[in-house]
Amino acid sequence: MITIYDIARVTGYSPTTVSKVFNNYSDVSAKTRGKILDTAKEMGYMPNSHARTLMTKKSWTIGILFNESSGVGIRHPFFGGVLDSVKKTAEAEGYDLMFISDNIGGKTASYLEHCRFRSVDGVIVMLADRGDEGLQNLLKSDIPCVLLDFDDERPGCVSSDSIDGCYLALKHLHDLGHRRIAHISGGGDTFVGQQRRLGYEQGLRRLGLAADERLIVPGGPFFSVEGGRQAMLELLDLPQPPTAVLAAGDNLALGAIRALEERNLEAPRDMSIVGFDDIEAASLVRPALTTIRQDVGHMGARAARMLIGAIESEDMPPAAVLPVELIVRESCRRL
Amino acid sequence: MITIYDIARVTGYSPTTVSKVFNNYSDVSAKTRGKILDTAKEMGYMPNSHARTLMTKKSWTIGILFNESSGVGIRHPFFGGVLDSVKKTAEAEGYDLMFISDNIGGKTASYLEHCRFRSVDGVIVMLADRGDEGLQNLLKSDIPCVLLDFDDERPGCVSSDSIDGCYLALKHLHDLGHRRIAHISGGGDTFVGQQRRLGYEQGLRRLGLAADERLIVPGGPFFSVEGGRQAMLELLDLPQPPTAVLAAGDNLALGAIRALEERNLEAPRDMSIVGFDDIEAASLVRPALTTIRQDVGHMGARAARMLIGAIESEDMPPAAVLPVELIVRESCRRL
DNA sequence: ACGTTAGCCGAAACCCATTTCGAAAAAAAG
DNA sequence: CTTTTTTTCGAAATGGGTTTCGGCTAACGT
Repeated sequence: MITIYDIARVTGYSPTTVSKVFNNYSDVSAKTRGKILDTAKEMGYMPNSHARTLMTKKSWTIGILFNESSGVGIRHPFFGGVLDSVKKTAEAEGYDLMFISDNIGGKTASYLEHCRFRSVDGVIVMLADRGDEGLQNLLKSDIPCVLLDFDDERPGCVSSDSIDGCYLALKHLHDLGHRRIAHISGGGDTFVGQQRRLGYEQGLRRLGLAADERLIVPGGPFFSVEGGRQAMLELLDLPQPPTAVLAAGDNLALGAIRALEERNLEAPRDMSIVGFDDIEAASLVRPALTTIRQDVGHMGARAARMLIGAIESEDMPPAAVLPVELIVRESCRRL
Repeated sequence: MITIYDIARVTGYSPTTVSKVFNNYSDVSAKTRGKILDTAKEMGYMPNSHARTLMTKKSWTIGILFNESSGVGIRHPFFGGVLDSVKKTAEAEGYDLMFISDNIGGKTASYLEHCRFRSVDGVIVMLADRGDEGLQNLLKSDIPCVLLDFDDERPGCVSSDSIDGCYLALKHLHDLGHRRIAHISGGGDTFVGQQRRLGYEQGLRRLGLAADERLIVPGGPFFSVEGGRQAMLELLDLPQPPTAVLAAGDNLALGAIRALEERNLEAPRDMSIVGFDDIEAASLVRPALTTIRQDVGHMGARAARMLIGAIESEDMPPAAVLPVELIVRESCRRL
């Protein structure tokens, strides 16, 4: 490996001067600069990030944290999209991404310890288990953290506008003549689960529709197809079933459609369904799912920019709630 | 930040001794060990990975490389699954994951330079563009690299058994009475695209079926739904269309089904379809897709273990070709 | 001709750990 | 009670950079 000492030796200057060249110090003459730069390129010099970090306390590394306890993890298509845009945005600003886990060298460690060990400049929490003590300790630390779908007021949180999304969905159904609209809710302990349920309730009120407790059925903690199936079955067994369903996630909606098929019913003929997320499968399925699209690309980019802002200004920007969009496809019909 | 010097000061021992404790040197008495360990825990000591790496030349970091030029990237569900298992396996062995990009500090750099800059111990190339010169230079370097779906003979390559997968699919169709089976092929410059086409051709021969050049239609470079749709349309326009299609990817298969719908045809009634990959949507779609499942979890774990083996033994294990599995669902019928 | 000033450059300290090797102390051998 | 061996410890060098601060030279002003 070529070091600044090698370049110093070859050019006849001191390591100090070589270092200064790469750090754009002004007290180096143009001639010296040129000679050092030339030989550096010639010798294939590449700085050593570890040595640099050791000195500057800045690693140019952003930690990516998945609180895996929920068991969902990176697999969910939502995260692939977010991660992709986080990566692109961060890289453009000179930061690299590293996964933060709960162990170091194969031995259990806290997230905070891991962050300190690797001296990451900040962390993006993509999937947060609100009850996790390790996560809470990290948030209490001085390490800047941006969280996805964790809160809509706490500084450093980025979320999609679930409230508005639910309203858009309900409005759409209402416009189609539906008045009895059920909700298959997501995991009650997740922020989006809570938020979408809240959005459903507020949306009903705003549209002047009566609320009916029995029309809210939990679809299990994991936003899974199977959970949606079960919930739809319950709804169909109601004395007075709904004519439409707003599911808290596309997988739940897909499960609901599955349940309909089992009962020899069909969407949208017998039941209108709206999902949430717009995962890839939503447009592939028949009937194609009408759903609320989260802009994952925007979300990742925003999270990355927020974090970098916090890292470089020592001040965490306020929470961002991103707009969502109604994607009308085939799973709803006019009554 | 607490350093070994702080602990040395407090305990009265030298930094050397403190370091030795954490590195399990035998020349430290049990008493000393205990005292140092205690105060370390008390003070919340956490080693600094950068200082350590600087000295030992080992970063305990594995680079993850997506050759994004193809435009697919992390978004594809396949990678989410692989990445997940790579992460779990690597972490269990004490390695962390960092993404390798083609820039450093916001300025363009080669993959190799990035790897040296961060001194990663090895790299897993998840999506390789065979023509990329930067990638080739990385492979020529002394940094251990494991590649997914890149080759099936080169040491350090992990791939699913496309040949066998195609045979399984063809055999299934053959068993159902199909004799005229088409192939919608994937990007010709990708390894899996080539391999699956080869598997199709060999499979036909093995089953004693006649090959017909016109039955092989390229589905475009990106394994996309739209590409599959176009290809199916072409097949339908053939004077003598096939009765079944083996698509080189599930998305292609899904696109093919879409094309059938447009012509008021239906799978499996009018055309049997087999996909490849078993992405999430495959089981969600109607008709649910009969497909060849790649074990992404196994693939990631294998890749990680192979790389770590190479890192720690200086010797790259031979290529691994992983078995695949036929998943029979609803998209094929008996003729 | 002399004091100022600005422009360039480098010595040395520092960041935090690892590792070698020698020395001191303690234990074992004689 | 020496001598030898074993334990236990630490000084110092090392890794590759950054940053402060002081020194030297050349140009400038008068």
